[in-house]
Amino acid sequence: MARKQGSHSDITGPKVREAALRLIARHGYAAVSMRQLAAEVGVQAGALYNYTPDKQTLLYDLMRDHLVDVIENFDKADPRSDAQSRLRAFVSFHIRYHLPRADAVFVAYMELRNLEPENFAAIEKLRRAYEDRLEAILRQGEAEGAFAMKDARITTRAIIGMLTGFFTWYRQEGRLPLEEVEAIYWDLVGKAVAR
Amino acid sequence: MARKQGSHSDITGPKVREAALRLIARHGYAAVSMRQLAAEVGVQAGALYNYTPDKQTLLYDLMRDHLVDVIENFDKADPRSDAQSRLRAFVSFHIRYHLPRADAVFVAYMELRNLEPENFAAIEKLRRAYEDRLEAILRQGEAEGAFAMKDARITTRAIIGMLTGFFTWYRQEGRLPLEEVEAIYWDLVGKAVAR
DNA sequence: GTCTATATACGGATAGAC
DNA sequence: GTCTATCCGTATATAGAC
Repeated sequence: MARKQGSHSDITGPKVREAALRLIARHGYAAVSMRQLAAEVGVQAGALYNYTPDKQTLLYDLMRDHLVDVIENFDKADPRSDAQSRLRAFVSFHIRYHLPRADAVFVAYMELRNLEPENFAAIEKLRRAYEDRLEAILRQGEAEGAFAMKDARITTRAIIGMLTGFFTWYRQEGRLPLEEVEAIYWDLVGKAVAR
Repeated sequence: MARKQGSHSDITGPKVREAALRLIARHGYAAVSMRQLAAEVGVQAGALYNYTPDKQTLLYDLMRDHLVDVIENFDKADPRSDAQSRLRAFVSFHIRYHLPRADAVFVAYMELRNLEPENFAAIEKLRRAYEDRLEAILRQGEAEGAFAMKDARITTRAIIGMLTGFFTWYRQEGRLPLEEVEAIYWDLVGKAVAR
């Protein structure tokens, strides 16, 4: 039976995070009120402060946890072999990991402006760490003679922009199966850096 | 001598638009107050309502005018010849036109969520019109046998994402001269769609 | 852990004087 | 066209009861 009051820490905690991601992705951090979030979760606004000291920290935690997970899971997926295989794995991982996490991707990407300076610096460091993994693959490919490009850093950004743009611009897309999206992007990326 | 009161329609109008683009690009539409905008312009909040009926219309007008200008200027720059030349011209135009207009690009790209439904539909139509120009070039290239790709629509989005990502993510970049940025992106795009 | 109630500040927008 | 003053709604965050 549904209780109207009482302790629900283990249930409410995840619900707060899920609802926050969904609402912020849809409306933007500044446009979502704590009251609105509370209503979505099914509690009163005051109860949210059992789960975060303030709204800013909630945003920061969502973004940080997402990026930490991305990096951690990429490192597990990285074959650490030749550059061609690693780049293929990067593209595959990026698409497969992000596609079911569109809200988190969107928030981590669009809400940088709303982070306070210290939080911004920390998030940028994480984002940079992920980008650096791609850049290292591209440079390995150059050294191996497998890839050729004018500027590895800009190419890194271009590839990430290309891959991520799909999820941020066209979140409603469902017409293509995952395998096809992956094949299309791998075709583009592989050719773009080919010798 | 600076007047503290009086008519400044021709001066204040552009200042409102410039300040709004700058502030919204930096902090986000929802986070910028009319009072803050007025302070940036150097007037009181009430005076802004001589230039826009409300905040939402101001955002819509900024986005619409930007996109209309983009399309109009691209159509002037389009050589309307072979697909290879047209794609080259598209990349060049896109970079050269957007680079000095980073605030407008950023706003038109990031603030879609904050448009009311009718305004959103109108802006999406304009964005789509620009994308369709690139897609037409890609399809022409396929027909001419100059390009090969798995899916022209997704490739269109990927290219625009790649190109635009540069301005949205890394607005502080100044290390590379325009010609070099253009060359790097043309290299990537040209190779990605090559046969 | 959640509730109700509230302190305190700021938001968009308008009225009327100059 | 801009100003000052203000209406009225909503914001974040906290206090204290249960």
